[in-house]
Amino acid sequence: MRTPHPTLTPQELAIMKVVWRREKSTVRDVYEALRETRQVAYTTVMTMMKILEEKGYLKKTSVDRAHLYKPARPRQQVVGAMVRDFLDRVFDGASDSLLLHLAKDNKLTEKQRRIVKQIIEESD
Amino acid sequence: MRTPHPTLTPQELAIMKVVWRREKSTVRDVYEALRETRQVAYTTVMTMMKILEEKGYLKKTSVDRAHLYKPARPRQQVVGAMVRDFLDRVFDGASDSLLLHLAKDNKLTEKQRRIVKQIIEESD
DNA sequence: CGAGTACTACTAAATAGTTAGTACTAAATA
DNA sequence: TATTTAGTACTAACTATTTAGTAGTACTCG
Repeated sequence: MRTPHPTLTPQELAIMKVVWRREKSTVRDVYEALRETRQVAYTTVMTMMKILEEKGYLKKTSVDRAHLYKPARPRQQVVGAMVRDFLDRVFDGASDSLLLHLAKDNKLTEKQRRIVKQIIEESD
Repeated sequence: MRTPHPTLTPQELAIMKVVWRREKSTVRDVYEALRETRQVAYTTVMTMMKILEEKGYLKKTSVDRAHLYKPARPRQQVVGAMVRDFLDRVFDGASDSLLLHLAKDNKLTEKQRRIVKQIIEESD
């Protein structure tokens, strides 16, 4: 049988990124933030946030009529788990290999790239 | 609507890893390699490899009665695209942030961790 | 040659992930 | 107070991903 995603799925992550940035968020807050990037229905965001609550990524409190959501886990921790998952799945846990790719990636500065290469050479 | 995975899905990756390692593979080769890790049906592997061929990740040639598959793209290129996708999706393209997580990850040696931290400090 | 074997093509279907509609409730407002 | 507004809960459904069965074909071996 198919195994569920061990960390955050793409759309779940998109929502969590908004919530982490804002600290506290209503569905409307997140809805409007997402709308700036892409077209999405209010109820879609609501459904996703409910799922995130069930999965333990969001905590819900009721304020006035609306639910107020807050992150249940810190960004660092969750993203850290995503990095580990990616590392294991793609590189069998070998950080060196990932570093090598980052070194080739032109999103690093020339200086960063040079030093990362150095790390890899030293680990042989 | 849900967007298809821009790179390789988890199970597609598992198969490609076998094919890249072996250079040339029949369905049976991959089937037996996967079997060492997990239970899977022969026809499942066949279906997945057909999909990978349609997506342009595998090239098929017929040898004797069986199909012989070879990678259509080098590992480095495909994995590189996966790294970029992950970087964009999780870190909005900020390599520094990913490096910071690798630095905290205890899969790096102490020495590697120290130097990665240095990179990050220098990029400020 | 006939039975078994190994393979493919086609088909089916379950699960995960994503998207959104509809009905209902409570508050604000005219 | 009647209507509009803003929110939720429940439900529906689609697409992607994964898994595998069945039927058919060609080859091999006794």
